[in-house]
Amino acid sequence: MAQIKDVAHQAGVSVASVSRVLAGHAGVSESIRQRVLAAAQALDYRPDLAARRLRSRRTDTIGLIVSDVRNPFFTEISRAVEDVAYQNHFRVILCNTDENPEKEAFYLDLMRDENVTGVILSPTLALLADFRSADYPFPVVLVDRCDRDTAADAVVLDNVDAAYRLTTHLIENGHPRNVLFYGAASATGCQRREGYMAAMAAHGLEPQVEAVTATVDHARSAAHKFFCRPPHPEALIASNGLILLGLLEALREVKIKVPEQIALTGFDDLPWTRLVEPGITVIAQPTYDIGQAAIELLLQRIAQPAQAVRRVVLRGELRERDSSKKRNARR
Amino acid sequence: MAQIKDVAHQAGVSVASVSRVLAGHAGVSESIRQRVLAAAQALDYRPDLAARRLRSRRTDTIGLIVSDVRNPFFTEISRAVEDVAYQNHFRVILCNTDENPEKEAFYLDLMRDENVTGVILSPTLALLADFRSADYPFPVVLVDRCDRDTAADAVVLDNVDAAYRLTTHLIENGHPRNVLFYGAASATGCQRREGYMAAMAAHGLEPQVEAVTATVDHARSAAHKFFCRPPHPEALIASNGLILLGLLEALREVKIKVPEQIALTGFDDLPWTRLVEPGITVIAQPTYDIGQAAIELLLQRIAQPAQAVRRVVLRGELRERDSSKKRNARR
DNA sequence: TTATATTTTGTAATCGATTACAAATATTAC
DNA sequence: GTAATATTTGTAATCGATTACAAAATATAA
Repeated sequence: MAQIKDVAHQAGVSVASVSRVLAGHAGVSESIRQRVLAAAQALDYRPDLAARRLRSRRTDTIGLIVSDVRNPFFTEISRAVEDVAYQNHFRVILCNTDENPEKEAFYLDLMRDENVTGVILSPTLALLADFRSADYPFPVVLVDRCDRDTAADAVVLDNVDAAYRLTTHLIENGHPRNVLFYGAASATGCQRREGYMAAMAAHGLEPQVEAVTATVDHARSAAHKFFCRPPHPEALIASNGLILLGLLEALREVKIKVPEQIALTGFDDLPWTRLVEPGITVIAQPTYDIGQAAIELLLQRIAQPAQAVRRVVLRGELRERDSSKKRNARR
Repeated sequence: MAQIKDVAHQAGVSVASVSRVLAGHAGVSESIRQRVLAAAQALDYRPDLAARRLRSRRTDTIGLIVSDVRNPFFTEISRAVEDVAYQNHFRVILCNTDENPEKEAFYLDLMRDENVTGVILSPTLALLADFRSADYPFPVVLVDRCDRDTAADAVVLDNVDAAYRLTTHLIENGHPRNVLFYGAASATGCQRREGYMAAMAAHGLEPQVEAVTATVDHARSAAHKFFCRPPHPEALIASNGLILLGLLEALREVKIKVPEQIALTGFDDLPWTRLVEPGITVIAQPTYDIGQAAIELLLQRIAQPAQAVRRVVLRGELRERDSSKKRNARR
């Protein structure tokens, strides 16, 4: 494996010149430039990244910490982050916390050890509580989850607004008695709950919420239990795609028909929501855009460490399908 | 940030002793051991990974190169790889090739630059052609794709067998005139084609195959065109989950009813395949297991660089659903 | 007790780049 | 043509660990 001194020797210059040429620094003559480039090419020289990182104290690596990359929302985020990262010559280290604050802390420590250039984080509720990016030795951009007063860069959906619109849609379509199943362990779930409450209040309706763990299995069993004690509501709202799937499975188990007996809606426009019969009305999140905005914000922050804290808020899109079809007021 | 000499000073020992204690090497007295541990704790010492990697020439990093992490098959693989990797104190660098040999080559070069300890790779057809792990400066384990004579560790599904069984299932359920839509750009697709051909031949039937690019959109438009020129076959087989989804969408567009007018089957037991009406008959792949087996094989290879090349072959499971319901022979 | 083998500990070289600083060279001003 | 300045180049220090080797301490054998 050729190293810098071999290139220097081959080109008949000093190692400093080689380094300068390869780093693209100014102030090096064209003749040396050419000789170095030729030599590097000839020897198939590749700089040793460990050595470079030790001396330069930069790793050009960014950490991506999410709850589970298998959640389609985060799958898409990951892809967006990697696309933009690699375009900018950064590596990505991917970590799954499973909403476990200990794993989260472990990975944040790991990020420090790796001396990453920055981190994109979807924090647990516990960590978000008094999160300040200033507490970390690297820039952090929050993604998907963020409180109103969090002192950190963030890219999020306007959850309150989206839940408000989804709930209003149900009410206006003749489903005033509806129930929200929300993931209580994430800030996102709580904000969607907030929007739901606001919409219900605005229409003078009694809200009803069920806190669940945001997994398909838990949502299904919780909903199953829920349906064992009538009366049944007129509509359901799921605060994310996993819960939505769990609800649908539970409805099938107890043979409650959508939309005849109950309307079903939720967040995340996953492929299956438009394939099932009836199609499910959802709030579509611009997931790739969210990931892209997050990494771009992080790169900006890296370039401008002192710039003011920024928040990017994206709007969800209501996709009306048959699962929330209009219905005449009952009774 | 405390460094090793600070710990050494605090503990009143040499840096060598600190390094030895922290690396867990034998031949260090219990008294020094304790003092070092206490000092490291007190100073919250974390070794600098760049320095360690430069000197030790080990990175404890593994590369995962797949076509697209958004393909649910690879999503699950990624998660399995990361789980096992982190349990063994390895980092994971994730790369998406989009089936593009140039991106693939770029990332393999990157892996060399990063001096990774090993790589898990789902190769493009082009790369697989004469792939030999001996050509790379790091151990490589292939995943999902591998030819019969490839000289490399690999973890794959028994594709020929699975396609054979799926095809036979269709034939035995009264669907002799069936068509395979397969991803021609991957070894997996080609092997599934092979199993399909074998099953058709075994029953003296005329095979019919359509090569497509393995994306939802392309499969949909290819199928759409296909259905514009009758006669229509009795059944369809998709060589993976993306193509399967594309076929279903096309069938809906041209309003061909499943299973009344046509049977639909394929690979990959994705959530939606059992949610749609009718449920889709599929070959379920043990995806998490495949990923887990791959990383475990890689770790073995790292520990035993000279061991014989191994291949792990897993069996797919046929999940019969209503989309391939039994039908009396026509005519 | 002394000589030898063994274990423990410390000193200093090393990994392979980047970069501060000094030296050499070229340019400009007078 | 000389002095002052700007530019280019090279030498050597540096990043922070690991580890080869030497030295010191301890254990074992005679």
